[in-house]
Amino acid sequence: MKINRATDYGVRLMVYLAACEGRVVPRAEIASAMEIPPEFLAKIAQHLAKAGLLEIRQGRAGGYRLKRPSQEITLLEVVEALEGEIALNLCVGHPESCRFSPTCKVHLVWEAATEGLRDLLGNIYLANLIEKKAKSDEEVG
Amino acid sequence: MKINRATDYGVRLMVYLAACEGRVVPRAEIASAMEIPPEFLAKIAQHLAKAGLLEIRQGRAGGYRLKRPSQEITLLEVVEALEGEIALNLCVGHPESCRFSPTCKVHLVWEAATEGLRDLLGNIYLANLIEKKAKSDEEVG
DNA sequence: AGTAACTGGATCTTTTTTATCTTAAATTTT
DNA sequence: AAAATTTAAGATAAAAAAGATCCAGTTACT
Ligand code: SF4
Ligand code: SF4
Repeated sequence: MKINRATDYGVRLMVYLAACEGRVVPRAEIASAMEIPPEFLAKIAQHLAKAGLLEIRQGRAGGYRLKRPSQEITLLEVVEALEGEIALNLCVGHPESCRFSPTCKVHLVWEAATEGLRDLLGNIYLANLIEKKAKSDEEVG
Repeated sequence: MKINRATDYGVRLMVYLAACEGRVVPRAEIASAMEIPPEFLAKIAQHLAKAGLLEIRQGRAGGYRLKRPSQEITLLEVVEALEGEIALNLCVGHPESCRFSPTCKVHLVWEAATEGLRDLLGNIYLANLIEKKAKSDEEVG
């Protein structure tokens, strides 16, 4: 009933990149700042890259960067890239996995709950999740 | 991000009992009707009994029975009896587990999502989940 | 007493999660 | 071109959780 550690790490990564505004950020920096085991972070980034959410630059000044603007990437996309499509029970999205599903009222509840959750996450964008720095920086200037 | 098999089994058990209207139902009957491994069902029932959701009758005509009316037991209670309090991420309910939680906006999202889910499940009662039989299909013909 | 039914703890297997290691490839700098 | 730096990709491994089963013991009906 919980997301994986990898998923949380992935979200941290994406939010961090969103805050970096298109800069190519080396893995070691992210790993250290977000407290993610570096090798594990590599795996997670690879998944997210395959899902088209971030871009990997290899070589000497390599690192990671968002592939799309942070205003256009939802939390749902990030989570589902790492967990697969969200489903709160086996039978959600796979009614054939349980022979009771055609008449099971609980099935409908799990489907509704899943949809509710996906809706919520689908309406939150990385841009909404960046920790704004102290106002003095931008507004008072 | 999914409930356990044990939790689904537990819900099946509770809904089945709700449909049995206070009768003491032997484990074997439930196991067979709901397709649950009997020994595993025993363990699940023991948990639910400790949580005060059902009553176990030992001895010769033993079995299980709801402890409270099905109109008063929510799905949330059943699920949380088996999974512990629902939390979609580690940091939900345990902000101290992550040093970012005080400023992390994602944290707030997971808390909101968790609350939404608990709300939904908390408003569904076992009585709502019983498959109503057609008028006289108990006796075929 | 005899039998049917569940308990409670231990055990066991499988799967999933989390993490790391290793060899290779890519890119920049020299 | 060579060297230095950084990630790729697949294999591996350790740890934890899930799923299931076993068995000696207890309870209650007849
Ligand atoms: S909720 Fe109903 S349909 Fe889904 S797995 Fe459980 S019993 Fe089957
Ligand atoms: S959501 Fe934020 S607070 Fe919660 S674990 Fe992830 S980083 Fe930490």
